[in-house]
Amino acid sequence: MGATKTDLFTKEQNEIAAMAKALAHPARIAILQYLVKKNACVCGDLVDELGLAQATTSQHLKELKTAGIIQGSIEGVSVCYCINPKVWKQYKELFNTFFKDVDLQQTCC
Amino acid sequence: MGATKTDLFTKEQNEIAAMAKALAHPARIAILQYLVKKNACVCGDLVDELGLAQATTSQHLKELKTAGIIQGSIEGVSVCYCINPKVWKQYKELFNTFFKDVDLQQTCC
DNA sequence: TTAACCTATCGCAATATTACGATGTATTTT
DNA sequence: AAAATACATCGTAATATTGCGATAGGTTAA
Repeated sequence: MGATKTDLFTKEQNEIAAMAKALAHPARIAILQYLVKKNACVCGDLVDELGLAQATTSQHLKELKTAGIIQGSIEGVSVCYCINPKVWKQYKELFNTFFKDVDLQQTCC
Repeated sequence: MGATKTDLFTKEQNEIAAMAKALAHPARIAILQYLVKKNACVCGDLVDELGLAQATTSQHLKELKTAGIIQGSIEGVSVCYCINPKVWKQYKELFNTFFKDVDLQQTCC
């Protein structure tokens, strides 16, 4: 046991959960917020920005890259990261759809 | 090691990450979608709906309840769950703010 | 070429999550 | 009161995540 039983759920449910998982760590939220704030490629200063060890930072960056929400490209001696606008939009839309309005007047039992 | 270093991040970053964590499992997405679809209190049929063991289902429900996004109330011999509209709205707004538009024209390095 | 620099990956330890059977608890039915 | 019902909690095993030191890999500067 211990592994998520993905086969029990729909593709969409697994997809939303996977997106949420990519966001489920404050370091990754911090990275994304930083990239959005800069609205440009950020080369190198992410390790200083976060306060985590270089190896740990790299691992979080890898997860975000695997999720597709950021992209990195080698620029000389360092690597530059930026938001992948297309995937960002997908996240935005999927969460928007998920959080569509529920009847706020509903009375619970 | 192994524990998230929450002290390195802002309250908001930890909050968003915690919300995302609550959504980071397909079973919990399935539960929420089901409650939204019914738009009412759901008593009992969640275990059958999910296909997971009763103990596992109960555990996921507890996580959602701890996160505040659902509420449960005892109704006779069973427990009824429904979306907490207020918290749902908070989630919606927080994610909306987080996913505010980025300049889709940005050119990456 | 060598040294310096930056990032990725490996290996490991600590902690967290997922899953389920067994059992506990509370309410209703008989 | 006893049995039935429904959910929660406990205990445990399997797996995943988090974090970091050490090291490997690739690029630039000397």
